Amino acid sequence: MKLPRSRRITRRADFQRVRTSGSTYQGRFLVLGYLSDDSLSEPFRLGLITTKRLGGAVVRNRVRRRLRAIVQRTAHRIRRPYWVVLIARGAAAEATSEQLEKEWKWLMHRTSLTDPDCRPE
RNA sequence: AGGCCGGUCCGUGACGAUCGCUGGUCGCCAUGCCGCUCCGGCGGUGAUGCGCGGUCAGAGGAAAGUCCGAACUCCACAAGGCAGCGUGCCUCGUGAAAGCGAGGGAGGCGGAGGGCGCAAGCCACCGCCGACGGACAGUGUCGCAGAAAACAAACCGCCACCCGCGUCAGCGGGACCGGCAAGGGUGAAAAGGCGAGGUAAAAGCUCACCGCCCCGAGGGUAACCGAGGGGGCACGAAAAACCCCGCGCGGUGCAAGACAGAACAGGGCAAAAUCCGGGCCGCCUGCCCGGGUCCGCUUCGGCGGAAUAAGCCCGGGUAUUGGUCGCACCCUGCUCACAACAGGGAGUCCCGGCUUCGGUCGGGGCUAGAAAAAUGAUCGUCCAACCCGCUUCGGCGGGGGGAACAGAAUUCGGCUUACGGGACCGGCCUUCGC
Repeated sequence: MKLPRSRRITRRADFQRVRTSGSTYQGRFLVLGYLSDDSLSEPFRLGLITTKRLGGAVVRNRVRRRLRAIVQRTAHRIRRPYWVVLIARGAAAEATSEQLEKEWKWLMHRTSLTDPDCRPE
């Protein structure tokens, strides 16, 4: 699934709305914030947050690129229009792509972003 | 051969597959606009795009720190000064400037223990170091140790003094008043050194030599050197504490700056009492201009003025922390077209040649442009570091897994700092062979 800029969250106000009105779920490497919105024309919109706590620009770029690629591969499972914000925690800087993908699938399952019968492997 | 140090250069290895991101460009599609129309559409335009497809480009030597210098931007601007900041031996080269390079001067540290000398010290040699104007313009500072650390200073001492003993030399005790900076000890540093005279003991108190200070023939483009003469010596360190002196500097930084669109709601205090038209701004809730109105003057064309407020307070709205530009080389050929590719030009950097030092010629490299911030993710193969085994010491086989510092943010030139590995050059050390 493609992830052009238009499918990402870029406006400050959108981030704030997900934070104040949406729900969050914490994992080891990631924090998932999500907000259902049936008025969305897209299946979902994604925002990635990589704070300076992760490390320098190189580390943050790497984490962000990995997460984007993971979401690209798996996002077709999202069943309803959602605003999705992924915040990378400090441990994510050291995590492998495999670990991140596993956690992302687990988070999608726990928060019912995906269909209930689509279980993480 | 190995190790260490210094310098220069290269710098997330190469190839492929699948899936993606940002931008340019081309084609198609959709929307918009314009024209025609037999009202079905057709043609043009190429403005718009979460659209589809092709094609091309897409992180570094430091992109970093944001420390200098410039381009560019807006603001300010008679001239000078103050404050502030920067800078600091001399000459030459290079450069727009910062800076960089070469040579020289003075100074400091170390080595060897060479020459002269009784010694102090001086001379010569080799290697290294650097923010290198001024410490008699002024204010302040100098830990610990030590008696005393900058208008020097009596702890142990020395001498003199008083008492006793002794023929004398001297010895013991007292006193803590006087003289002394020679010796000891402390310290990074104890207020010139050394020898002699001198003295109660001493002291540049006096003298020679050395050092230091002043003047200085002469030499050198200059920093500076310095024959010779004079002075009994005054002047500790640090200017990277402040400071003083010379020289330089207007401020602002791409969130600069320019433009467009969109949106809303006013109220209060105070004050005053009219509308219309047009334009402008980025912040708006306004402003400006013109007309009409009123007043005065008039040479009857006009001219001048006044008011419709200014101001303050409380709110509200808009601009996506961001739209477009700034801002991301140009032209020609090939091609349906865009590219790749080829040729030419521009800018810039590097290398080399020539030079009348102004330049010029040849070759090579580079020309990314995001905005919650693209330049990637996954997999495979091969090849390095490293590990294991074998070895005829040349290598061979197996394992192994991309590793340091680090991510463009207007651009360019420097500086500084960080860094795994490789290549080359130079120096030193060790071992082996000849």
